Amino acid sequence: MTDTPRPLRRTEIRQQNEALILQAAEKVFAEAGFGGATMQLIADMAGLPKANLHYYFPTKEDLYRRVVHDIFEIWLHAADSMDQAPGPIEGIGAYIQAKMDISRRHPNGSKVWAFEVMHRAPVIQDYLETTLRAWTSGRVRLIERWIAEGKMAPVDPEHLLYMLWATTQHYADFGHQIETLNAGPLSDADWQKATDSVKTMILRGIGAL
Amino acid sequence: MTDTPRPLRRTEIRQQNEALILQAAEKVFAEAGFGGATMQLIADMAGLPKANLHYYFPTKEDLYRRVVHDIFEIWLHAADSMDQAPGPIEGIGAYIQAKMDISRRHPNGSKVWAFEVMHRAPVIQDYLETTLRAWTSGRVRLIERWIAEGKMAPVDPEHLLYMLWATTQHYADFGHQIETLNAGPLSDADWQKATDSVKTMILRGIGAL
DNA sequence: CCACAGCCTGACCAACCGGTCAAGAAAATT
DNA sequence: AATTTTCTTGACCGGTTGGTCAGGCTGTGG
Repeated sequence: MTDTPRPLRRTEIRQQNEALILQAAEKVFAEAGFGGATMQLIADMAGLPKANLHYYFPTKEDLYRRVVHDIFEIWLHAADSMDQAPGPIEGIGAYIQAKMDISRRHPNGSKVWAFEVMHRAPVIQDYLETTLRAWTSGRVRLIERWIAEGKMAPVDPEHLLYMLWATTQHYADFGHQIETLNAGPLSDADWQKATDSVKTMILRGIGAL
Repeated sequence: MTDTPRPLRRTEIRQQNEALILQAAEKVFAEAGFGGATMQLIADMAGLPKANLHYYFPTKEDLYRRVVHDIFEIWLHAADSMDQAPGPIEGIGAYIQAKMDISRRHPNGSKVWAFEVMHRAPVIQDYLETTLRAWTSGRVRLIERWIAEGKMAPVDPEHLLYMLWATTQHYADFGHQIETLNAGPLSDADWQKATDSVKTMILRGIGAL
């Protein structure tokens, strides 16, 4: 049952342990926040001595910063499908699909992001002011073009984006509440139904259907 | 400049100090979560010695539980306007209005609730399973009736409720992100515009307009 | 085979945590 | 005025925290 005990290469060791630590850290930070998380708990979950964590990530904040950064990258790439779409039905529909998939597959990442923003973003304020702001204004122009072309109703683009973020991330951040009301984890069919519901209501809400 | 130094009555002292502590605690819990918050920080913000906090609230968890409970009460009453409405335009419109007002006036409360749910609701699980579940199934029936009466499109009632919660609470929970993108706090006009946008998109999204 | 650089970790530390307590101050009751 | 009850607080406690470090271990290049 044990893994192959063949000696690992240097680069493999580093990659494997960093991945192990990051995975455990994401979960612990998501469930306890930065202040509530402890290096000891992360170490236990990763199956490593605490001192080994500090070898790869000198401080707790370094580890946290890395976790948030990784999430932000995934999160940004979700919009790629939106850009070359001919109109809102394809573009926003694909964006909702991508964001719902992320909520399902990376719920902890979404929670860490939420924790960080609620904490007034002490370590990602620069992301918000540079990358996210640039990303947002680009999508605002795209939506304004669709409106000008008569492909959707004249809604406020920024509030539409907030609604997209809020609705899709809610299924990750408030997953526990939803599962409680649902009396159990969401099945494949449940996720399909959730995604369809969100798509239908929003696309009709912006007059694209 | 000092307040009237007239002697306070016993009941006044208790009420005033509890209110002071709860207000400070709400803010600290909202910005740091349960684990990240410290009794010392809450005490400093309330302008009281730490030992005095433990006189009114024996443990940190007692204080936290009280904060969450107070929020939940406010939050539940927001739905009163929904019940006697003749249809979704008035009912859901009023609910959105009430929830947006709460997001503006009690942003910290909303954040504490979010923290708690993300933390897998260790102290409010009973609320979720009893009060919230009962509340939800009541509104689901109301929405189903409106659909049966042809007053709105046949959307899934539960996912509509999730969308209402997600969209309105987003303006509290992610307020910092929104303010950063907005390059400053939201004005009266900004809040009005936000509320109108949410109302319009959702009401059209459910086929009520 | 050797020497070096990267990896591992038990033991340790100062700082801080939630919570306690005894002794005093202030208000209410008699 | 005396007594009792409630409120206030500095000092303190055991336990936990993030972080350090010396010294052993191991893969790698010469």
